Amino acid sequence: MSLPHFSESTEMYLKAMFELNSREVVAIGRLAERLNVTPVSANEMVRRLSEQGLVTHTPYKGVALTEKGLEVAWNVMRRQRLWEVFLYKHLKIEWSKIYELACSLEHATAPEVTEALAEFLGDPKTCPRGNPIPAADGSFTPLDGVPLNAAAVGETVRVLAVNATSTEVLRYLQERGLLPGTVVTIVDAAPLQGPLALRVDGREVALGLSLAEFVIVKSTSIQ
Amino acid sequence: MSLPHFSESTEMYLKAMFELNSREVVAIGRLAERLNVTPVSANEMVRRLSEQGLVTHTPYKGVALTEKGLEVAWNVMRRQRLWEVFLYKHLKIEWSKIYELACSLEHATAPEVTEALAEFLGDPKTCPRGNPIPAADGSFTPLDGVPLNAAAVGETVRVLAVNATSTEVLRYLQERGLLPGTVVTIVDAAPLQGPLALRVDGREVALGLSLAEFVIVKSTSIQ
DNA sequence: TGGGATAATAAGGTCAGCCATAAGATTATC
DNA sequence: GATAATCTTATGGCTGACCTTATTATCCCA
Repeated sequence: MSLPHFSESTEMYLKAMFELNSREVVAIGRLAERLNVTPVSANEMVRRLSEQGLVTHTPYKGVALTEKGLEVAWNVMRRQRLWEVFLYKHLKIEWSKIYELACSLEHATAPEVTEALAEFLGDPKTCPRGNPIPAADGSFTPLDGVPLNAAAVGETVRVLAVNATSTEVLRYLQERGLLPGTVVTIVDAAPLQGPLALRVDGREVALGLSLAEFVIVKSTSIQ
Repeated sequence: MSLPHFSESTEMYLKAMFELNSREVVAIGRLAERLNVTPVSANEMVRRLSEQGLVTHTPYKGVALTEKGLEVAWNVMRRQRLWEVFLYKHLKIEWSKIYELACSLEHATAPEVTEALAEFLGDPKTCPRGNPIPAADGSFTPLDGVPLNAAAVGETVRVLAVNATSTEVLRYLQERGLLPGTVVTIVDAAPLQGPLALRVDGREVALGLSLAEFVIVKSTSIQ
């Protein structure tokens, strides 16, 4: 362990890259979008990150995490998701807000606190949004699921995780019952990139494709 | 409530001012020392703070918190000390380290989290270093004690709180048993600002005056 | 093969929070 | 009342992380 200290900004870039495309190349434009900065700023920052050996940048192709960068990203995510568990389970904070609140805490958390927190929480394996929590030894098992918009019409699936980060989006999905564990049937998909028609807990729900992307699901064996 | 958001630096200055001299004028030199910045930098920052109405600065006299500044300082201390309780009681982190670790967390804590944390902890009234935790309504009862170096030779006192902030100093005091609740007898005071000779838990302890300043004590009624 | 979208680079600017150095102003002390 | 210590102000500089505007390079697709 004993990674050097990285700035909040550095941690956010690395985490965003991981969340966007764990091990593959990410277009700088996507990264900039995610982080709410201009592409020019993201470009500058990527240069700084690659000088530190945290990412590799192939011009006109995109940027990817190095081993070192991946380790930092995992570490940040571990902190973030452990805090999410604490905020949700122990502080009873509203589900849609925990990502944002945990995000602030993650950058202020020393390794010592991270590990003590993990122990206090009983070494949880997933966060309340359903995402796996990287282990202390760096091991990390990605989810075995697909975005809801990639599932077939007629299929009945179970929500594994919700990958959204903005409180607004999380609240919207929560209001429609799209929480980890929920069983969802894809009733119909409107043409021309129109919304999906879903049955969630016996309720009819329409969901835009870009929102459906955030919902990671797995086919249920039965039906 | 609903204070606007202040920078980490702003919060640190206000907290330092409170810790140095709650409601009275603080020399900018002392402030600079405490915050490990040059007096020139502290001067600049004080100008910024007074422009925001958080402090009043009387040139060549010192700087004092306004009502608004005091409110922010209380708020920061509330967050800090609540985290101290959590780190110590629930995460079992070493006593001497909690101040420093809680200090990072305090600036990343939303009001919502602060209040949920307070409830989770059962609304504690003091932090593990013995200092009172400001209440959510802004009320704050200062300690009724004096620094150990101000107590009389021969007196037997009880440690109310330890006001030190550096991990190093806290560890030093901890090793000598000077924790909140401990009963201490002042055996002797060496001349020429020499160390105090103390009896702590039946043990002879020598303590320099500048360290003794951090230890807030109250006379025990008996003896 | 030519465009349109996307990406990179360059130049210059902002802002917070620090730094150093140096020159005055004030206060406290002998 | 002189002097030392402290404080204030001025000037200029730095860094990280952002911004805008503008130009150039590359990719991909029709």
